[in-house]
Amino acid sequence: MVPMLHQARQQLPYDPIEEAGRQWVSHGWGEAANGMLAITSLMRAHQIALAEVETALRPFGLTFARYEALMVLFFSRRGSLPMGIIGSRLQVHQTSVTNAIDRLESAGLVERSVHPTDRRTTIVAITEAGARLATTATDALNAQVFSDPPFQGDDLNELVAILRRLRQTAGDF
Amino acid sequence: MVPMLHQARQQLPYDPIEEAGRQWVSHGWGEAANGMLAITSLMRAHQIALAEVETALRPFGLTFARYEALMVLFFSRRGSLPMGIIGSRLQVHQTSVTNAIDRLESAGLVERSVHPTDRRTTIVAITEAGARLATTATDALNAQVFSDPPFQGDDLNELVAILRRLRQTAGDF
DNA sequence: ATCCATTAGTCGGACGTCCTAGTATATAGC
DNA sequence: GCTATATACTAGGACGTCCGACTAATGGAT
Repeated sequence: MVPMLHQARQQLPYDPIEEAGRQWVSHGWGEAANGMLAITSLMRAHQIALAEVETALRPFGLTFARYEALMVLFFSRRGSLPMGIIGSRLQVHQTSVTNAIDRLESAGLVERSVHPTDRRTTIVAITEAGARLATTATDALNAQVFSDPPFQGDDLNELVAILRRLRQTAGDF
Repeated sequence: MVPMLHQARQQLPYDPIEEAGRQWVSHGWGEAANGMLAITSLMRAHQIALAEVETALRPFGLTFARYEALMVLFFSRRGSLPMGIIGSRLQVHQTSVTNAIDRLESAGLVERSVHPTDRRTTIVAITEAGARLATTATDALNAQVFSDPPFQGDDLNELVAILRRLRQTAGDF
């Protein structure tokens, strides 16, 4: 799940990822060093970002996974979607959707029902409490995390652009 | 743990993250939209990258977490380090180190011993089998993933630079 | 010399993710 | 109409991460 980073906040005397790059080069793996650095950096950046988001959501009893599922429903026209659609929007495994919706339903934020014509399909609808929490949690998240992300200059837009190309290459859209 | 993305490989007719950005703007959260996009992109990019790495490591019975722990030991002068140092190098929680080392030890890739002068401390040493697997797995990882990362032009170096500044802002080093 | 705060590591639990397998329903082929 | 395949979802398990609590050992303060 996720991180407060109480232990990782510790400052190191050097950048451990840069150090890994030096090791790669000195072991004759120089050709792959930059790729390794990119992926390792991505892993760490993800850990940092997730920790901040989860910290902001914790007071609302939400995790980022559940928050995202809630927002997909919040943004939907009818306020309801089949399980499968939620999974494809979030780009996670079906079973992860089952898990997230289970917990949101226990909290009274969404409700399951059976599709009227296709009985295989489960329709998930956001409740009024769910919609209220969606806006409240988003306000907090925007204020505490999204409004002033830790990027200077054009890094923010550049990062989004680079990762967009990555996602496109991976076949996301 | 991690992903083969069998389900998420599915191509969507539009970029779901860009769509989220539009929703943010249309709900009056425009000021926070770019920050949301950056973090959401980071999450998805992490998922994609991790899936590729884990796929390459699976034949060796390794996960990325265990691989990283193994490499920290592989790169150490003596081939051994205290548990705590491993955690600070990898920037993960102590209990994650205990978990990873447990599994590496079960596989005969590392060995625990007690520190000679400080009996609280556990020293972890890489075995010969561990060192062999470290090089083999790295060769595979370099060949299958790190050597041709999915970036065009200068995206690779730019990404590393941007994330380095992010990590620095977060206090990593 | 003794007591107490700090440090190192482990244990158990919560959570998210994936995978495999299984059930129920829908649809296509014959 | 009946059977075979495909689809939608759930169940159970593995794994990594975090947190809180616990044990053991160290070292400083008195």
